[in-house]
Amino acid sequence: MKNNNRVRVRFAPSPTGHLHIGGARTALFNYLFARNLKGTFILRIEDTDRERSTQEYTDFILKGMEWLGMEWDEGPFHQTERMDIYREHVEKLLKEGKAYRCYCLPEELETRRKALLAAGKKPKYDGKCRTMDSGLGTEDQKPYCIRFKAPQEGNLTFNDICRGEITFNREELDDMIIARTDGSPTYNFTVVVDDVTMKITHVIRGDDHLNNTPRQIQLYEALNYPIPHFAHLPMILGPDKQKLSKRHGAVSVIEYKTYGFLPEAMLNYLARLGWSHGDQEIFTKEELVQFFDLNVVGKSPSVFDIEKCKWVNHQHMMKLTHAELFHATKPYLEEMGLEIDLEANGFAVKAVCSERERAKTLKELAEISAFYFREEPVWDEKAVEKWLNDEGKQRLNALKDSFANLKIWDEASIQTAFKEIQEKLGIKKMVDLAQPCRVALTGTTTSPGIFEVLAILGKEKVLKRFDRALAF
RNA sequence: GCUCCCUUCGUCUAGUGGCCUAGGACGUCGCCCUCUCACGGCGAAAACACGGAUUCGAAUUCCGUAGGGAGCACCA
Repeated sequence: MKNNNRVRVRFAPSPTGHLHIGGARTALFNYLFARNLKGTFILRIEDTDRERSTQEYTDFILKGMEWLGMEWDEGPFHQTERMDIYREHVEKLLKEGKAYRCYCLPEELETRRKALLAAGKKPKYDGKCRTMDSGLGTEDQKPYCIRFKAPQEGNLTFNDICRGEITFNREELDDMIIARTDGSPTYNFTVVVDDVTMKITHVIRGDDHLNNTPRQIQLYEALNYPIPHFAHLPMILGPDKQKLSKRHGAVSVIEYKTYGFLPEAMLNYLARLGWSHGDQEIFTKEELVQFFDLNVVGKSPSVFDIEKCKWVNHQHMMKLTHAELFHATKPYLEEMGLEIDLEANGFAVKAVCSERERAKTLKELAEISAFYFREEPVWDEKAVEKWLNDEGKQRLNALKDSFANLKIWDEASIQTAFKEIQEKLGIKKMVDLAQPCRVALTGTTTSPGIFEVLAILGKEKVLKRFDRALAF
């Protein structure tokens, strides 16, 4: 009974594509809203379009949801398994004279639509069969679909949580088809029936559905069901302010996993698109749940900015413990063909984490810390040319001799030995000794602090790499 | 074409009639730190789409204009 006034929301994707950025954000706002108010979050797969819906896409969507950690409380329900419920409701409307059979052929409809459009009018159904249908009892052999008899009088106003009051003239709404010739129900009808039977209290969805809302409200009215609250979320656009699509790069949310984004970071970034909480930029999932408020959601569309998304990701990476960060990065190292020996974990954790300020994604982190794990570094030609010349090698040799005799191998001792050599060779700027060493160890001119790299790598590997570099 | 919606720095946003010489963040640029690259610190450039009206006072209210988006399917 306590649950009676608890909110119930749903995310209802159609499995005709991957879970994309926009869909994920819609799901997230539903999820946050439900968790914030201790309500119920339902997952519903809208697969009435059998032509385009596939099991594969359903699986992708489920995987995306799981990766982002948006666990649902009920479902996933499939509309294809609920056909009887829709049929019952169509019958009910038919019986009550609120729907009728339409014998117009698709081709006729199309030509009439075009004529209307050409005349500068809104291409709505002209209502030809509205009064023709004899109702029940006509055993007509001609194929027909079923249309909803949309009331044409007066205005229809609803209060959108994000947009405020929105008014439509009922005249604008035509008699939409609720069941196709083959008897299958159409979208606007199934959503209403589903939302009603699943006792959805708040319909939170993309604002591409804003125009569908009045027609759906008319259905609620005809069915004599309570009307839920609506919240229409602004869209997410590409950098060119056009709808996000493949040419903007990754659209499917799961792709961001392969790029090395943390799910919490994605959640964080997505939540900040159209929503804010003061000046705070970085949120844990718990904070998002705690602070989320639908009333704060903006009205205008937002552009997906991959640079900021990366920055948010970096912030979340920095919040992880060293062990957590290592385990998150390990799969990306393995993807590069690098076997990380568990025995060497102490070394590996330090190695990976030594680069954490330098990487915005786990993948980047794997790439720049890979040199620790390779037998031989990948040589950067320019770096080798510049720093492993005769002079550089001479310095390297001196370092090598000194390091070979070092008893204690830690950052402090290494640094002392290093400074001694620098002084002995009369090298004024440390960079002139550090860079040959760095290139010899990493193959490149950029890395964590040289003493840190030296210490992490260990004496044996260091000397081996020096030899290799000296052989150039 | 018709209907509905939207409009603050390049981008995400704060702002609900005086606290706004419009705040924060990403990005950009400069300086500092410095063994490289980062991180970090400091600083800079950068916006109320336009025009009216209401008001002592408007980013904030109202009306137009312009621009953008969505819908108008036997797709969802």
